Amino acid sequence: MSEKDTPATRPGERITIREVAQDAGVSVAAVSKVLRDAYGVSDALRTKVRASMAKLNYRPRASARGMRGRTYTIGLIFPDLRNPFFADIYSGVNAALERTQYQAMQGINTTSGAVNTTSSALIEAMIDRQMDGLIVIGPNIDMQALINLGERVPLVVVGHHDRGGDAFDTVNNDDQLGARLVVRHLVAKGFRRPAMLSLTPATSSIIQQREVGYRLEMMELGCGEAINIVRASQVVRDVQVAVRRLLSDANRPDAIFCWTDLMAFEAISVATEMGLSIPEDLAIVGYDNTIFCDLAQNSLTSVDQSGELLGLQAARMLIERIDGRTSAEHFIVPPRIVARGSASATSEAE
Amino acid sequence: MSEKDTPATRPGERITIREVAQDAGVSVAAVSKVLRDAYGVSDALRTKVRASMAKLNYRPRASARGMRGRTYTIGLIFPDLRNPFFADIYSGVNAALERTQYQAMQGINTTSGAVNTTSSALIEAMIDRQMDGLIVIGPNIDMQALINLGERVPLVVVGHHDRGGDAFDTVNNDDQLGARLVVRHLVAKGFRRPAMLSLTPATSSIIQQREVGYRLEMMELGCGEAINIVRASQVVRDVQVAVRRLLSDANRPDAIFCWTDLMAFEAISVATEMGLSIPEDLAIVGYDNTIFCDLAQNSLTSVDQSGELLGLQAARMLIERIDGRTSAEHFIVPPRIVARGSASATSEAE
DNA sequence: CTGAAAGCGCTTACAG
DNA sequence: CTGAAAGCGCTTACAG
Repeated sequence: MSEKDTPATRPGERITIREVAQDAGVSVAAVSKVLRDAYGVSDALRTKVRASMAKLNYRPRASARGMRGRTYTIGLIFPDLRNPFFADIYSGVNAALERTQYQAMQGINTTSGAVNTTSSALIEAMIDRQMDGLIVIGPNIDMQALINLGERVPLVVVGHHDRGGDAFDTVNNDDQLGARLVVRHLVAKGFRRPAMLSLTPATSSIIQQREVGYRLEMMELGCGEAINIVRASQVVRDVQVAVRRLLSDANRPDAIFCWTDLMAFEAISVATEMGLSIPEDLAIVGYDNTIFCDLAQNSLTSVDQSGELLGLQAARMLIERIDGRTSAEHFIVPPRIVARGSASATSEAE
Repeated sequence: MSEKDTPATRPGERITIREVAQDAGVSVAAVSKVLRDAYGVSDALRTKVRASMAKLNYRPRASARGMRGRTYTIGLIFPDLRNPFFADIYSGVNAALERTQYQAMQGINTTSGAVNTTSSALIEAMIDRQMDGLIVIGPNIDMQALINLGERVPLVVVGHHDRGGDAFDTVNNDDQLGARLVVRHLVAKGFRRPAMLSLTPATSSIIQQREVGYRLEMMELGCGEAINIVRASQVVRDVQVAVRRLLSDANRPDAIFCWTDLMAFEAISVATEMGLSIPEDLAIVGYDNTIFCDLAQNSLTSVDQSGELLGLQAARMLIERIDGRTSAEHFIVPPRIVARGSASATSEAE
């Protein structure tokens, strides 16, 4: 114990900017400028400093940089960790940060998935840690909380269509179009009475948009009287109850368009337990096109919303904001349906 | 641009320790002591300071604290983000940190899942950010790299049986017992020729232990001549190839014990595509008891290794190390088999 | 283009 | 028990 009362800092083990400056024979300020790629440094000086940094294996400490400038760290906030779709977003973010000094650190917002007005403990913790910017992934986000947050820190929101003035950027897939594609696909395959299993706190417009797309396309294809939207939370039991109720109806749908793949897998499970065959008795379509869709036991037709592209774009836009952009931008990716066995009466064609 | 050249810091918006001291009528040092729960503060002073902190809504900045002391941030390093088992570990870590000032930040080690000697970019980034300690989740970790890492920063490793002297703690489930339980269960259900689908870079002893458990139990139950271990990486295609090869053998196994649930789901998929019925033609058992095991289309018998408990324990041990413990400790959780339909000839009993 | 000095918000010895 | 001062490793105006 005695010699290790302050083990969090192990002194003397780390090269500082002062030592680099000494080695290169320049001032500390000069090294700092090279570090930040700031203007006003001669090539000769830059080369000397770079050489010393490499030779001494110098790595700047983010804490110290954060005291006056940036920490070069951005916070990534997921609503949960079980949906493999988020892994796609993550890898997109990382791809965008590849050649920069920025590093993403992530956390999961466990507080019932909601960013409420008091703001979540995780978000506060990230601000305490001087994150240069935040990427928050929806849905289920309180609008006013987002605006407040965006006024405190550069912010990009993924999966949230509502705009917050200039407070934050948004990155989305076109949810209305995605829903339309699903209905179009199902009807083309002969399923004329698809129900929609939507998400329960229908606060975010990402949910509304998908529901609108479903309704409009149903009507345009002459299936208006079969419109049927039920909602559930992402909690397993809620999904099971909702699906069971849908399928117990005397007038049951011939297809279910589910909010996410995860909900669709539950739907497959419930339907299977009820003795229904997929897709003969019931077609099922998911959203996100996660890796599990490919499994033969799922063979789930799904909508690909390019999670990687969403993440890539979100990170790029966030860095622009950190660099000074104050007006909002909004990016939309077109969705694409990926057909598999769960919604095709004929084969399990890819 | 002009007025926002330094948007990463929005000055004046945040209460500092100086303002708290002023409000409470005490010194900055006194506030710092209250903040850190350090000894040598009178109750009266502590109460006053606490009141001012609450009134001003004071939150200390981690960067500043990290300059001399701790950042109260620990890094959590996952090998990938697609396995829902890691969500269990994460929630255990969070549970342990609940009432502390610590916050976990996580990252995914994308560099081929290996912590090599040059150490991964993610780990270096976390050290640059002054993480007080690291929890690294295996397998596929180079031993020497871990020892080096443990000498630089408090370290706990999850899913890695090899001990590194006093350089780091380990937290594991009893993998040998877990494998034994699987074999015992399968044989009891009438499957006498189970193969094992193990992980390919069999460097870590977590892998060896599970293989040893499989071998020993097979021999002890008189199935020694049916011992058959194949290995694959976690990459989907590798798993498919390995399973297909196993099942194409004239003398094919009547059961497959898979390294993880994810690999087991792939095995179910391949077997299904080959026209085999589960469990009639082939039993399948996974490891981790992830939520997807419950789905009717998987109904996967699996080994529960209490991810939440592993995470809880890892976080507790890490904080002990941060607080000064220098000797290694090792924690082992007993595994437990959860029977479902994929390995029971009779029913899909839970 | 280059550097000396001040300062970011805390913690840490060290006096009192 | 309490506080004044130094210092952590950077960045930021400001001179030169």
